[in-house]
Amino acid sequence: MSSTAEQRAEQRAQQRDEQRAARRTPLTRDRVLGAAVELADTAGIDGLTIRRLALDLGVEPMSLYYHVPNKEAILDGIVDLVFREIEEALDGFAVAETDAAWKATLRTRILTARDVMLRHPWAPGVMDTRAELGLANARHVDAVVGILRSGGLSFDLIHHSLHALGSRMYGFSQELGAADDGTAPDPDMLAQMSENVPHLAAMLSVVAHDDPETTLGWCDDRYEFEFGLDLILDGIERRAREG
Amino acid sequence: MSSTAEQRAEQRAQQRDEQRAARRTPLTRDRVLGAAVELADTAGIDGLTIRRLALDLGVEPMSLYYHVPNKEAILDGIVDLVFREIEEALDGFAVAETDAAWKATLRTRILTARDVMLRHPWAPGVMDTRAELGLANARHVDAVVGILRSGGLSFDLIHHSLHALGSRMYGFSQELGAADDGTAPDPDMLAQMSENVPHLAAMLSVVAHDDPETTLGWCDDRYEFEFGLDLILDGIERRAREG
DNA sequence: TCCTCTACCTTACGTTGTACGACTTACAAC
DNA sequence: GTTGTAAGTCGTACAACGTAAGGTAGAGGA
Repeated sequence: MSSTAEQRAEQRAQQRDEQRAARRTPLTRDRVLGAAVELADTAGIDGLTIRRLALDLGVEPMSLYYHVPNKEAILDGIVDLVFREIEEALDGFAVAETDAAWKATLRTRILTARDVMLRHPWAPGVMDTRAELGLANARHVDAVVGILRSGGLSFDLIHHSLHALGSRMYGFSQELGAADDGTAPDPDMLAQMSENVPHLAAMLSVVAHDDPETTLGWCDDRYEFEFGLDLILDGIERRAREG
Repeated sequence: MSSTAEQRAEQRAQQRDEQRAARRTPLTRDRVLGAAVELADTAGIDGLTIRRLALDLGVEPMSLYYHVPNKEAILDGIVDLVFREIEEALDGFAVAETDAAWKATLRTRILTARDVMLRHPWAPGVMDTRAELGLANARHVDAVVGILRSGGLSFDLIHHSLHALGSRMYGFSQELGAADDGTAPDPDMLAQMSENVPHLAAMLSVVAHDDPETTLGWCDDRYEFEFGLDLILDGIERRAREG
Protein backbone atom coordinates (compact mmCIF):
# COMPACT_ATOMS: atom_id res chain seq x y z
CA MET A 1 0.00 0.00 0.00
CA SER A 2 2.74 2.43 0.94
CA SER A 3 4.47 1.37 -2.23
CA THR A 4 1.35 2.27 -4.13
CA ALA A 5 1.36 5.70 -2.52
CA GLU A 6 4.98 6.16 -3.39
CA GLN A 7 4.31 5.13 -6.92
CA ARG A 8 1.50 7.63 -7.19
CA ALA A 9 3.74 10.42 -5.95
CA GLU A 10 6.46 9.47 -8.35
CA GLN A 11 4.02 9.20 -11.14
CA ARG A 12 2.59 12.62 -10.54
CA ALA A 13 5.97 14.28 -10.37
CA GLN A 14 7.04 12.48 -13.47
CA GLN A 15 3.87 13.25 -15.30
CA ARG A 16 4.42 16.96 -14.85
CA ASP A 17 7.82 16.70 -16.43
CA GLU A 18 6.56 14.34 -19.01
CA GLN A 19 3.75 16.53 -20.14
CA ARG A 20 5.78 19.68 -20.12
CA ALA A 21 8.54 18.05 -22.09
CA ALA A 22 6.02 16.49 -24.42
CA ARG A 23 4.25 19.77 -25.08
CA ARG A 24 7.46 21.71 -25.40
CA THR A 25 8.92 19.45 -28.05
CA PRO A 26 6.56 16.93 -29.53
CA LEU A 27 7.83 13.46 -30.22
CA THR A 28 9.21 12.76 -33.66
CA ARG A 29 11.09 9.93 -35.23
CA ASP A 30 14.27 11.97 -35.15
CA ARG A 31 13.85 12.83 -31.50
CA VAL A 32 13.30 9.17 -30.67
CA LEU A 33 16.40 8.09 -32.57
CA GLY A 34 18.47 10.89 -31.13
CA ALA A 35 17.52 9.92 -27.62
CA ALA A 36 18.20 6.29 -28.45
CA VAL A 37 21.76 7.09 -29.49
CA GLU A 38 22.28 9.12 -26.35
CA LEU A 39 20.89 6.34 -24.18
CA ALA A 40 23.01 3.70 -25.87
CA ASP A 41 26.07 5.90 -25.39
CA THR A 42 25.50 6.30 -21.69
CA ALA A 43 23.77 3.10 -20.62
CA GLY A 44 25.22 0.67 -23.13
CA ILE A 45 23.31 -1.19 -25.78
CA ASP A 46 21.63 -3.42 -23.18
CA GLY A 47 20.43 -0.33 -21.41
CA LEU A 48 18.60 0.76 -24.52
CA THR A 49 15.14 -0.59 -23.78
CA ILE A 50 11.83 0.75 -25.00
CA ARG A 51 10.74 1.55 -21.46
CA ARG A 52 13.89 3.38 -20.49
CA LEU A 53 13.93 5.27 -23.75
CA ALA A 54 10.35 6.39 -23.20
CA LEU A 55 11.24 7.52 -19.70
CA ASP A 56 14.10 9.64 -21.02
CA LEU A 57 11.73 11.21 -23.50
CA GLY A 58 9.11 11.88 -20.82
CA VAL A 59 6.59 9.69 -22.53
CA GLU A 60 4.87 6.35 -22.10
CA PRO A 61 6.51 3.35 -23.76
CA MET A 62 3.80 2.67 -26.28
CA SER A 63 3.91 6.22 -27.56
CA LEU A 64 7.14 5.45 -29.32
CA TYR A 65 5.34 3.00 -31.53
CA TYR A 66 3.50 5.80 -33.22
CA HIS A 67 6.77 7.09 -34.67
CA VAL A 68 8.63 3.85 -35.10
CA PRO A 69 7.29 0.41 -36.04
CA ASN A 70 9.38 -1.63 -33.61
CA LYS A 71 12.69 -1.87 -31.84
CA GLU A 72 14.51 -3.28 -34.84
CA ALA A 73 13.68 -0.06 -36.66
CA ILE A 74 15.23 1.90 -33.81
CA LEU A 75 18.41 -0.11 -34.14
CA ASP A 76 18.40 0.44 -37.90
CA GLY A 77 17.85 4.12 -37.23
CA ILE A 78 20.68 4.67 -34.80
CA VAL A 79 23.13 2.90 -37.09
CA ASP A 80 22.00 5.25 -39.82
CA LEU A 81 22.59 8.20 -37.52
CA VAL A 82 26.12 7.04 -36.87
CA PHE A 83 26.86 6.96 -40.57
CA ARG A 84 25.41 10.42 -40.98
CA GLU A 85 27.72 11.54 -38.22
CA ILE A 86 30.66 10.11 -40.16
CA GLU A 87 29.60 12.01 -43.25
CA GLU A 88 29.33 15.22 -41.24
CA ALA A 89 32.75 14.69 -39.72
CA LEU A 90 34.16 14.28 -43.22
CA ASP A 91 32.51 17.37 -44.66
CA GLY A 92 35.15 19.52 -43.08
CA PHE A 93 38.16 18.33 -45.01
CA ALA A 94 37.39 15.55 -47.44
CA VAL A 95 37.68 17.48 -50.67
CA ALA A 96 40.91 16.06 -52.02
CA GLU A 97 39.44 13.10 -53.88
CA THR A 98 41.84 13.47 -56.77
CA ASP A 99 43.40 10.68 -58.81
CA ALA A 100 46.56 9.23 -57.34
CA ALA A 101 45.96 10.33 -53.76
CA TRP A 102 43.32 7.63 -53.34
CA LYS A 103 45.22 5.87 -50.60
CA ALA A 104 45.48 8.94 -48.42
CA THR A 105 41.88 9.87 -49.09
CA LEU A 106 40.62 6.44 -48.19
CA ARG A 107 42.82 6.34 -45.13
CA THR A 108 41.40 9.61 -43.93
CA ARG A 109 37.83 8.50 -44.49
CA ILE A 110 38.32 5.26 -42.63
CA LEU A 111 40.15 6.85 -39.72
CA THR A 112 37.39 9.43 -39.48
CA ALA A 113 34.83 6.64 -39.37
CA ARG A 114 36.88 5.15 -36.60
CA ASP A 115 36.81 8.36 -34.59
CA VAL A 116 33.04 8.39 -34.77
CA MET A 117 32.78 4.70 -33.90
CA LEU A 118 34.86 5.32 -30.80
CA ARG A 119 32.22 7.75 -29.63
CA HIS A 120 29.60 5.02 -30.03
CA PRO A 121 31.15 1.78 -28.83
CA TRP A 122 27.90 -0.11 -29.34
CA ALA A 123 27.80 0.65 -33.04
CA PRO A 124 29.97 -2.21 -34.34
CA GLY A 125 27.94 -4.77 -32.43
CA VAL A 126 24.63 -3.41 -33.62
CA MET A 127 25.84 -3.01 -37.17
CA ASP A 128 26.49 -6.64 -37.69
CA THR A 129 23.09 -7.68 -36.47
CA ARG A 130 21.51 -5.58 -39.26
CA ALA A 131 20.50 -7.66 -42.26
CA GLU A 132 20.11 -4.89 -44.81
CA LEU A 133 22.49 -2.00 -45.09
CA GLY A 134 20.81 1.36 -44.71
CA LEU A 135 21.10 4.35 -46.98
CA ALA A 136 23.80 6.23 -45.09
CA ASN A 137 25.77 3.03 -44.74
CA ALA A 138 25.45 2.32 -48.45
CA ARG A 139 26.58 5.85 -49.18
CA HIS A 140 29.70 5.28 -47.14
CA VAL A 141 30.50 2.12 -49.09
CA ASP A 142 29.72 4.00 -52.27
CA ALA A 143 32.23 6.66 -51.35
CA VAL A 144 34.86 3.99 -50.70
CA VAL A 145 34.17 2.44 -54.09
CA GLY A 146 34.39 5.89 -55.68
CA ILE A 147 37.74 6.58 -54.08
CA LEU A 148 39.18 3.28 -55.21
CA ARG A 149 37.78 3.87 -58.66
CA SER A 150 39.50 7.24 -58.81
CA GLY A 151 42.73 5.35 -58.24
CA GLY A 152 42.12 3.43 -61.43
CA LEU A 153 41.33 0.06 -59.85
CA SER A 154 39.08 -2.32 -61.74
CA PHE A 155 35.65 -2.99 -60.28
CA ASP A 156 36.72 -6.53 -59.78
CA LEU A 157 39.68 -5.60 -57.65
CA ILE A 158 37.55 -3.07 -55.83
CA HIS A 159 35.07 -5.78 -54.98
CA HIS A 160 37.77 -8.01 -53.54
CA SER A 161 39.25 -5.06 -51.71
CA LEU A 162 35.98 -4.34 -49.96
CA HIS A 163 35.97 -7.88 -48.68
CA ALA A 164 39.60 -7.61 -47.63
CA LEU A 165 38.89 -4.44 -45.71
CA GLY A 166 35.82 -5.98 -44.14
CA SER A 167 34.72 -4.17 -41.01
CA ARG A 168 37.90 -2.13 -41.10
CA MET A 169 36.26 -0.06 -43.79
CA TYR A 170 33.84 1.01 -41.08
CA GLY A 171 36.60 2.01 -38.74
CA PHE A 172 36.68 -0.96 -36.48
CA SER A 173 38.09 -4.42 -36.40
CA GLN A 174 37.21 -7.35 -34.27
CA GLU A 175 39.19 -6.86 -31.13
CA LEU A 176 40.98 -9.62 -29.37
CA GLY A 177 39.09 -9.54 -26.12
CA ALA A 178 39.81 -8.50 -22.60
CA ALA A 179 43.41 -9.68 -22.73
CA ASP A 180 44.09 -6.69 -24.94
CA ASP A 181 42.24 -4.00 -23.09
CA GLY A 182 45.15 -1.69 -22.47
CA THR A 183 46.00 -2.88 -18.99
CA ALA A 184 49.27 -4.71 -18.78
CA PRO A 185 48.87 -8.41 -17.92
CA ASP A 186 49.73 -9.18 -14.33
CA PRO A 187 52.66 -11.51 -13.59
CA ASP A 188 50.64 -14.10 -11.67
CA MET A 189 48.36 -14.60 -14.60
CA LEU A 190 51.33 -14.86 -16.93
CA ALA A 191 52.76 -17.67 -14.81
CA GLN A 192 49.52 -19.58 -15.00
CA MET A 193 49.29 -18.94 -18.69
CA SER A 194 52.74 -20.21 -19.52
CA GLU A 195 51.58 -23.74 -18.76
CA ASN A 196 48.71 -23.74 -21.19
CA VAL A 197 49.67 -21.11 -23.68
CA PRO A 198 53.43 -20.70 -23.62
CA HIS A 199 53.85 -18.81 -26.87
CA LEU A 200 51.14 -16.34 -26.02
CA ALA A 201 52.54 -15.81 -22.54
CA ALA A 202 56.01 -15.26 -23.96
CA MET A 203 54.70 -12.68 -26.39
CA LEU A 204 52.81 -10.81 -23.71
CA SER A 205 55.76 -10.66 -21.36
CA VAL A 206 57.99 -9.30 -24.10
CA VAL A 207 55.59 -6.88 -25.73
CA ALA A 208 54.21 -5.48 -22.51
CA HIS A 209 57.62 -4.18 -21.47
CA ASP A 210 58.96 -2.27 -24.40
CA ASP A 211 56.80 0.71 -24.96
CA PRO A 212 57.96 3.24 -22.38
CA GLU A 213 56.66 6.18 -24.40
CA THR A 214 52.95 5.33 -24.63
CA THR A 215 50.97 6.22 -21.58
CA LEU A 216 47.93 4.77 -23.24
CA GLY A 217 48.74 1.31 -22.02
CA TRP A 218 50.86 -1.45 -23.42
CA CYS A 219 48.64 -1.89 -26.43
CA ASP A 220 47.87 1.18 -28.49
CA ASP A 221 44.66 0.44 -30.31
CA ARG A 222 45.06 3.32 -32.68
CA TYR A 223 48.50 2.15 -33.73
CA GLU A 224 47.33 -1.41 -34.20
CA PHE A 225 44.41 -0.30 -36.29
CA GLU A 226 46.59 1.75 -38.58
CA PHE A 227 49.11 -1.06 -38.85
CA GLY A 228 46.47 -3.43 -40.14
CA LEU A 229 44.87 -0.83 -42.34
CA ASP A 230 48.13 0.09 -44.03
CA LEU A 231 48.99 -3.55 -44.46
CA ILE A 232 45.81 -3.99 -46.42
CA LEU A 233 45.98 -0.74 -48.35
CA ASP A 234 49.57 -1.51 -49.39
CA GLY A 235 48.49 -4.97 -50.46
CA ILE A 236 45.66 -3.57 -52.55
CA GLU A 237 47.97 -1.07 -54.20
CA ARG A 238 50.39 -3.83 -55.07
CA ARG A 239 47.66 -6.00 -56.58
CA ALA A 240 46.51 -2.98 -58.57
CA ARG A 241 49.97 -2.48 -60.03
CA GLU A 242 50.23 -6.12 -60.95
CA GLY A 243 47.26 -5.67 -63.23
CA MET B 1 -10.50 -27.35 -19.72
CA SER B 2 -9.91 -29.35 -22.86
CA SER B 3 -6.62 -27.53 -23.14
CA THR B 4 -5.79 -28.64 -19.64
CA ALA B 5 -6.59 -32.21 -20.60
CA GLU B 6 -4.41 -31.91 -23.64
CA GLN B 7 -1.62 -30.48 -21.59
CA ARG B 8 -1.90 -33.32 -19.16
CA ALA B 9 -1.69 -35.85 -21.97
CA GLU B 10 1.30 -34.12 -23.48
CA GLN B 11 2.94 -33.81 -20.15
CA ARG B 12 2.56 -37.46 -19.39
CA ALA B 13 3.91 -38.52 -22.76
CA GLN B 14 6.79 -36.15 -22.39
CA GLN B 15 7.49 -37.11 -18.87
CA ARG B 16 7.94 -40.73 -19.88
CA ASP B 17 10.55 -39.72 -22.40
CA GLU B 18 12.05 -37.26 -20.04
CA GLN B 19 12.47 -39.64 -17.23
CA ARG B 20 13.76 -42.42 -19.41
CA ALA B 21 16.23 -40.10 -21.04
CA ALA B 22 17.20 -38.71 -17.70
CA ARG B 23 17.80 -42.11 -16.20
CA ARG B 24 19.54 -43.40 -19.26
CA THR B 25 22.06 -40.59 -19.41
CA PRO B 26 22.18 -38.29 -16.42
CA LEU B 27 22.59 -34.60 -17.02
CA THR B 28 26.12 -33.25 -17.03
CA ARG B 29 27.71 -29.99 -17.98
CA ASP B 30 29.05 -31.55 -21.15
CA ARG B 31 25.66 -32.90 -22.14
CA VAL B 32 24.09 -29.50 -21.56
CA LEU B 33 26.70 -27.75 -23.67
CA GLY B 34 26.54 -30.37 -26.38
CA ALA B 35 22.79 -30.00 -26.63
CA ALA B 36 23.18 -26.23 -26.62
CA VAL B 37 25.47 -26.35 -29.65
CA GLU B 38 23.07 -28.66 -31.44
CA LEU B 39 20.13 -26.42 -30.64
CA ALA B 40 21.96 -23.28 -31.77
CA ASP B 41 22.89 -25.05 -35.01
CA THR B 42 19.34 -25.99 -35.82
CA ALA B 43 17.24 -23.24 -34.26
CA GLY B 44 19.65 -20.34 -34.48
CA ILE B 45 21.16 -18.46 -31.60
CA ASP B 46 17.82 -16.84 -30.74
CA GLY B 47 16.27 -20.28 -30.55
CA LEU B 48 18.72 -21.22 -27.84
CA THR B 49 16.63 -20.53 -24.76
CA ILE B 50 16.87 -22.21 -21.39
CA ARG B 51 13.38 -23.62 -21.69
CA ARG B 52 13.85 -25.03 -25.15
CA LEU B 53 17.22 -26.46 -24.21
CA ALA B 54 15.71 -28.17 -21.20
CA LEU B 55 12.96 -29.60 -23.38
CA ASP B 56 15.51 -31.06 -25.77
CA LEU B 57 17.28 -32.65 -22.84
CA GLY B 58 14.04 -34.06 -21.44
CA VAL B 59 14.39 -32.08 -18.26
CA GLU B 60 12.83 -29.12 -16.50
CA PRO B 61 14.41 -25.70 -17.12
CA MET B 62 15.70 -25.18 -13.61
CA SER B 63 17.55 -28.47 -13.66
CA LEU B 64 20.13 -26.99 -15.96
CA TYR B 65 21.17 -24.56 -13.27
CA TYR B 66 22.65 -27.30 -11.20
CA HIS B 67 25.27 -27.92 -13.85
CA VAL B 68 25.73 -24.41 -15.15
CA PRO B 69 25.57 -21.12 -13.22
CA ASN B 70 23.67 -19.11 -15.85
CA LYS B 71 23.10 -18.62 -19.53
CA GLU B 72 26.26 -16.62 -20.03
CA ALA B 73 28.21 -19.66 -18.92
CA ILE B 74 26.41 -21.70 -21.54
CA LEU B 75 27.46 -19.22 -24.20
CA ASP B 76 31.03 -19.31 -22.91
CA GLY B 77 30.84 -23.07 -22.98
CA ILE B 78 29.62 -23.49 -26.53
CA VAL B 79 32.27 -21.11 -27.85
CA ASP B 80 34.82 -23.24 -26.07
CA LEU B 81 33.35 -26.33 -27.71
CA VAL B 82 33.73 -24.74 -31.12
CA PHE B 83 37.41 -24.12 -30.50
CA ARG B 84 37.86 -27.68 -29.35
CA GLU B 85 36.25 -28.76 -32.59
CA ILE B 86 38.78 -26.69 -34.51
CA GLU B 87 41.59 -28.37 -32.63
CA GLU B 88 40.16 -31.79 -33.42
CA ALA B 89 39.80 -30.93 -37.07
CA LEU B 90 43.46 -29.92 -37.11
CA ASP B 91 44.74 -33.05 -35.39
CA GLY B 92 44.48 -34.94 -38.65
CA PHE B 93 47.08 -33.11 -40.64
CA ALA B 94 48.64 -30.27 -38.74
CA VAL B 95 52.06 -31.78 -38.15
CA ALA B 96 54.13 -29.73 -40.55
CA GLU B 97 54.90 -26.83 -38.25
CA THR B 98 58.43 -26.51 -39.52
CA ASP B 99 60.42 -23.32 -39.94
CA ALA B 100 59.88 -21.52 -43.24
CA ALA B 101 56.53 -23.12 -44.04
CA TRP B 102 54.85 -20.91 -41.44
CA LYS B 103 52.66 -19.18 -43.98
CA ALA B 104 51.19 -22.40 -45.30
CA THR B 105 50.76 -23.79 -41.81
CA LEU B 106 48.98 -20.70 -40.60
CA ARG B 107 46.85 -20.61 -43.71
CA THR B 108 45.78 -24.18 -43.15
CA ARG B 109 44.92 -23.56 -39.52
CA ILE B 110 42.85 -20.51 -40.30
CA LEU B 111 41.00 -22.12 -43.18
CA THR B 112 40.28 -25.09 -40.95
CA ALA B 113 38.90 -22.76 -38.33
CA ARG B 114 36.75 -21.28 -41.05
CA ASP B 115 35.39 -24.69 -42.02
CA VAL B 116 34.31 -25.27 -38.45
CA MET B 117 32.82 -21.79 -38.13
CA LEU B 118 30.73 -22.45 -41.23
CA ARG B 119 29.17 -25.39 -39.42
CA HIS B 120 28.22 -23.07 -36.56
CA PRO B 121 27.10 -19.79 -38.11
CA TRP B 122 26.17 -18.37 -34.72
CA ALA B 123 29.71 -18.69 -33.40
CA PRO B 124 31.17 -15.40 -34.67
CA GLY B 125 28.30 -13.44 -33.22
CA VAL B 126 28.52 -15.11 -29.85
CA MET B 127 32.29 -14.89 -29.77
CA ASP B 128 32.41 -11.17 -29.81
CA THR B 129 29.99 -10.82 -26.98
CA ARG B 130 32.38 -12.77 -24.74
CA ALA B 131 34.49 -10.55 -22.53
CA GLU B 132 37.16 -13.02 -21.55
CA LEU B 133 38.70 -15.47 -23.94
CA GLY B 134 38.32 -19.07 -22.87
CA LEU B 135 41.00 -21.71 -22.64
CA ALA B 136 40.46 -23.36 -26.02
CA ASN B 137 40.28 -19.95 -27.66
CA ALA B 138 43.50 -18.91 -25.97
CA ARG B 139 45.12 -22.12 -27.11
CA HIS B 140 44.18 -21.33 -30.68
CA VAL B 141 45.76 -17.89 -30.42
CA ASP B 142 48.74 -19.51 -28.77
CA ALA B 143 49.14 -21.83 -31.71
CA VAL B 144 49.02 -18.91 -34.12
CA VAL B 145 51.69 -17.11 -32.12
CA GLY B 146 53.75 -20.30 -32.12
CA ILE B 147 53.51 -20.65 -35.88
CA LEU B 148 54.53 -17.05 -36.49
CA ARG B 149 57.36 -17.47 -34.03
CA SER B 150 58.60 -20.51 -35.93
CA GLY B 151 58.87 -18.22 -38.94
CA GLY B 152 61.32 -16.07 -37.05
CA LEU B 153 59.08 -13.07 -36.50
CA SER B 154 59.71 -10.85 -33.51
CA PHE B 155 57.12 -10.89 -30.76
CA ASP B 156 56.46 -7.29 -31.57
CA LEU B 157 55.61 -8.01 -35.18
CA ILE B 158 53.57 -11.01 -34.09
CA HIS B 159 51.54 -8.82 -31.80
CA HIS B 160 50.76 -6.38 -34.59
CA SER B 161 50.01 -9.25 -36.91
CA LEU B 162 47.41 -10.64 -34.55
CA HIS B 163 45.67 -7.30 -34.63
CA ALA B 164 45.94 -7.13 -38.40
CA LEU B 165 44.41 -10.57 -38.75
CA GLY B 166 41.69 -9.70 -36.29
CA SER B 167 38.70 -11.97 -36.55
CA ARG B 168 40.16 -13.49 -39.70
CA MET B 169 42.43 -15.48 -37.43
CA TYR B 170 39.27 -17.19 -36.22
CA GLY B 171 38.16 -18.02 -39.73
CA PHE B 172 35.60 -15.33 -40.28
CA SER B 173 35.49 -11.72 -41.25
CA GLN B 174 32.79 -9.19 -40.84
CA GLU B 175 30.62 -9.70 -43.87
CA LEU B 176 29.17 -6.87 -45.85
CA GLY B 177 25.52 -7.62 -45.24
CA ALA B 178 22.65 -8.93 -47.25
CA ALA B 179 23.71 -7.14 -50.42
CA ASP B 180 26.49 -9.67 -50.63
CA ASP B 181 24.60 -12.81 -49.83
CA GLY B 182 25.34 -14.71 -53.02
CA THR B 183 22.20 -13.80 -54.93
CA ALA B 184 22.81 -11.51 -57.85
CA PRO B 185 21.35 -8.03 -57.36
CA ASP B 186 18.16 -7.52 -59.34
CA PRO B 187 18.08 -4.87 -62.10
CA ASP B 188 15.24 -2.83 -60.61
CA MET B 189 17.15 -2.38 -57.40
CA LEU B 190 20.26 -1.42 -59.33
CA ALA B 191 18.33 1.33 -61.09
CA GLN B 192 17.13 2.73 -57.78
CA MET B 193 20.61 2.46 -56.36
CA SER B 194 22.32 4.33 -59.15
CA GLU B 195 20.72 7.53 -57.95
CA ASN B 196 22.02 7.38 -54.44
CA VAL B 197 25.06 5.17 -54.72
CA PRO B 198 26.31 5.38 -58.31
CA HIS B 199 29.75 3.90 -57.75
CA LEU B 200 28.43 0.98 -55.80
CA ALA B 201 25.74 0.31 -58.38
CA ALA B 202 28.30 0.44 -61.17
CA MET B 203 30.51 -2.03 -59.37
CA LEU B 204 27.69 -4.45 -58.75
CA SER B 205 26.48 -4.38 -62.34
CA VAL B 206 29.98 -5.09 -63.61
CA VAL B 207 31.06 -7.65 -61.06
CA ALA B 208 27.83 -9.59 -61.05
CA HIS B 209 28.19 -10.46 -64.72
CA ASP B 210 31.64 -11.84 -65.14
CA ASP B 211 31.93 -15.05 -63.23
CA PRO B 212 30.26 -17.63 -65.44
CA GLU B 213 32.18 -20.49 -63.89
CA THR B 214 31.06 -20.25 -60.28
CA THR B 215 27.69 -21.77 -59.58
CA LEU B 216 27.98 -20.63 -56.02
CA GLY B 217 26.57 -17.21 -56.83
CA TRP B 218 28.17 -14.03 -57.99
CA CYS B 219 30.18 -13.60 -54.84
CA ASP B 220 32.28 -16.53 -53.73
CA ASP B 221 32.80 -16.12 -50.02
CA ARG B 222 35.57 -18.63 -49.88
CA TYR B 223 37.49 -16.85 -52.59
CA GLU B 224 37.00 -13.47 -50.95
CA PHE B 225 38.14 -14.79 -47.62
CA GLU B 226 41.32 -16.24 -49.08
CA PHE B 227 41.98 -13.07 -51.03
CA GLY B 228 41.91 -11.00 -47.87
CA LEU B 229 43.82 -13.57 -45.87
CA ASP B 230 46.63 -13.79 -48.42
CA LEU B 231 46.77 -10.03 -48.68
CA ILE B 232 47.46 -9.88 -45.00
CA LEU B 233 49.81 -12.84 -44.82
CA ASP B 234 51.85 -11.42 -47.71
CA GLY B 235 51.96 -8.08 -45.95
CA ILE B 236 53.17 -9.66 -42.74
CA GLU B 237 55.84 -11.59 -44.57
CA ARG B 238 57.07 -8.42 -46.23
CA ARG B 239 57.22 -6.56 -42.94
CA ALA B 240 59.15 -9.48 -41.48
CA ARG B 241 61.75 -9.27 -44.21
CA GLU B 242 62.10 -5.53 -43.81
CA GLY B 243 63.21 -5.80 -40.23
C1' DT C 1 -22.14 20.79 -32.97
C1' DC C 2 -20.19 16.87 -34.75
C1' DC C 3 -16.73 14.22 -37.16
C1' DT C 4 -12.13 12.90 -38.02
C1' DC C 5 -7.37 12.64 -37.57
C1' DT C 6 -3.19 12.94 -34.89
C1' DA C 7 -0.61 11.91 -30.98
C1' DC C 8 -0.35 9.71 -26.91
C1' DC C 9 -1.81 6.49 -23.13
C1' DT C 10 -3.78 2.18 -20.50
C1' DT C 11 -4.04 -2.37 -20.01
C1' DA C 12 -2.65 -6.81 -20.83
C1' DC C 13 -0.16 -10.85 -22.94
C1' DG C 14 3.49 -13.97 -23.88
C1' DT C 15 8.37 -14.86 -23.42
C1' DT C 16 12.64 -14.47 -21.34
C1' DG C 17 16.29 -15.53 -17.44
C1' DT C 18 16.45 -17.09 -12.90
C1' DA C 19 15.80 -16.77 -7.32
C1' DC C 20 13.94 -19.67 -3.77
C1' DG C 21 12.63 -23.56 -1.70
C1' DA C 22 10.79 -28.23 -1.82
C1' DC C 23 11.19 -32.76 -3.31
C1' DT C 24 13.30 -37.40 -4.58
C1' DT C 25 16.72 -40.68 -4.62
C1' DA C 26 21.19 -42.97 -3.11
C1' DC C 27 23.95 -44.16 0.30
C1' DA C 28 26.48 -44.17 4.87
C1' DA C 29 26.09 -44.46 9.92
C1' DC C 30 24.03 -45.90 13.84
C1' DG D 1 15.54 -50.30 10.07
C1' DT D 2 15.79 -45.87 10.82
C1' DT D 3 17.89 -41.58 10.24
C1' DG D 4 21.08 -38.05 8.30
C1' DT D 5 23.43 -36.13 4.40
C1' DA D 6 24.36 -34.98 -0.01
C1' DA D 7 23.42 -34.72 -5.06
C1' DG D 8 20.32 -33.91 -8.48
C1' DT D 9 15.82 -32.43 -10.16
C1' DC D 10 11.57 -29.91 -10.14
C1' DG D 11 7.46 -26.38 -9.12
C1' DT D 12 6.37 -21.95 -8.36
C1' DA D 13 7.01 -17.27 -8.83
C1' DC D 14 8.89 -12.78 -10.25
C1' DA D 15 10.74 -8.90 -12.73
C1' DA D 16 11.84 -7.16 -17.19
C1' DC D 17 11.32 -7.28 -21.87
C1' DG D 18 8.82 -6.16 -26.64
C1' DT D 19 4.45 -5.12 -28.24
C1' DA D 20 -0.81 -6.14 -29.71
C1' DA D 21 -5.36 -4.05 -29.02
C1' DG D 22 -8.01 -0.63 -28.07
C1' DG D 23 -9.06 3.77 -25.68
C1' DT D 24 -8.76 8.93 -25.13
C1' DA D 25 -7.69 14.02 -25.36
C1' DG D 26 -7.30 17.75 -28.27
C1' DA D 27 -7.01 20.24 -32.76
C1' DG D 28 -9.17 21.52 -36.96
C1' DG D 29 -12.54 21.41 -40.62
C1' DA D 30 -17.59 20.77 -41.94
